[in-house]
Amino acid sequence: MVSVVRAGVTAERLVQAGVELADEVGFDGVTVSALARRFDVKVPSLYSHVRNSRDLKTRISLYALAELADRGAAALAGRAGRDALIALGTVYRDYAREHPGRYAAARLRLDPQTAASSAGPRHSQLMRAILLGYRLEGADQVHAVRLIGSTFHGYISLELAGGFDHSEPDSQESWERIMDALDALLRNWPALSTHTPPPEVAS
Amino acid sequence: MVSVVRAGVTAERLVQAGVELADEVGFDGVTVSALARRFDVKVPSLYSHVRNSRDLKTRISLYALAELADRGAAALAGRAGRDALIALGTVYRDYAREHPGRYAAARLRLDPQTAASSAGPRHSQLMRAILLGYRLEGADQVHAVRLIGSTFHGYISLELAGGFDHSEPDSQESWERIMDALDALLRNWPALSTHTPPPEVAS
DNA sequence: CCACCAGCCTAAAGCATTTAGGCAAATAGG
DNA sequence: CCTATTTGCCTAAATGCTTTAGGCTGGTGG
Repeated sequence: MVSVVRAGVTAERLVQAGVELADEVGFDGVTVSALARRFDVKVPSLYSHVRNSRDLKTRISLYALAELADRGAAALAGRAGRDALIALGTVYRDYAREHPGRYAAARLRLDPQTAASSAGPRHSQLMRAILLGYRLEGADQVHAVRLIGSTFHGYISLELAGGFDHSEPDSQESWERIMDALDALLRNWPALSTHTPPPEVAS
Repeated sequence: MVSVVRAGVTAERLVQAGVELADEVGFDGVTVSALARRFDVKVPSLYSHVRNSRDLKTRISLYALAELADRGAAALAGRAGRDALIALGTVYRDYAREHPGRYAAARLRLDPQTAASSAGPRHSQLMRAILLGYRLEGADQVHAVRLIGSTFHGYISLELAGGFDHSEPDSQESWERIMDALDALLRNWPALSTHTPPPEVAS
């Protein structure tokens, strides 16, 4: 007999459902109550599987971080330089557009403990691998990782917020030009600021 | 005689208090209830001054956007090229570090109507002014605005989230190098890509 | 067979939002 | 100056999410 009296909630299924819910209603809409409704179970029942709301969101975040790192690693296989840069950027961007809730989840601020054991470090690793292809190492590599991370995240964040919606040219074109620009920049990474003299005011 | 029976709440004072509260407890912590406590008034009383919670946050966002645009405009006065770029970026970054709640407020997604009449367009205007100094116009200018906006916002967002906290070199150094890099890039903005189309990223 | 435990439940408290309706102080008009 | 209206704040109450405490039950191991 199929048990009707047990709903079969587990932490894993909560996370899975939470991930899907996030993409439907936004990461902020992922609530213990909403998940209880989805499992047709009373709210307090979930507290035996998950410590609290924060814990739930953390798990969803870890899931998204890992999934995204997997996709990034897959996209980077066999690529280097410009191809690799564009591939990774496109993975992030496509993930954010396909799964906005998961992308938002991946950006949840984790406590240092959790962050260290998350897939976060794998993301940095992917970027560093790309930069080796540009012969960037040491401090320059760190700066470049931060630039790329900032630009990827910033662009995706603004695009997702609709910042580029009602203006020409369309966002796809800007994205491609920005990838070009980053590639050009990395191929010719400026040395320590020699403090170029202020540009002459041309007549 | 000082009236003891009227607390003297107005929409303006609510916004002002909300702005300060945002910097203290984060923009998400700005709640009608918290403001009522701050004014020592019952919660429903605020609903005669503000339509609802969303309305309150929108007003705070508009305040922050305008304040930030004012600072940007002031910083740009008399500057061009690299100096202007760094000045504007630093205004954003300093504002975010001084007033994290206001910065978060400024990033609230407004409906198109409100956005159009906000100080948002002034921000784009500032960036376009800088790019004229780099001889960037037309579509290239739009792409560059988006790049700069993305990089500024992305860097500040990651820095604020503590993403650069526990690693060398420190964030200030990266910021300076990234400003250098952006300046170099704008001085030598790449023409339309003649590269072979980017390889398809795994389906 | 039975005792335990895992999985779900009800009850209840805390806090935020929001609407409805009331009273009294401030103010404007005659 | 006095009244009538408006304004500012109030109580009451519904809704929704979080979280803790404690109880019932059915499947499982001894």
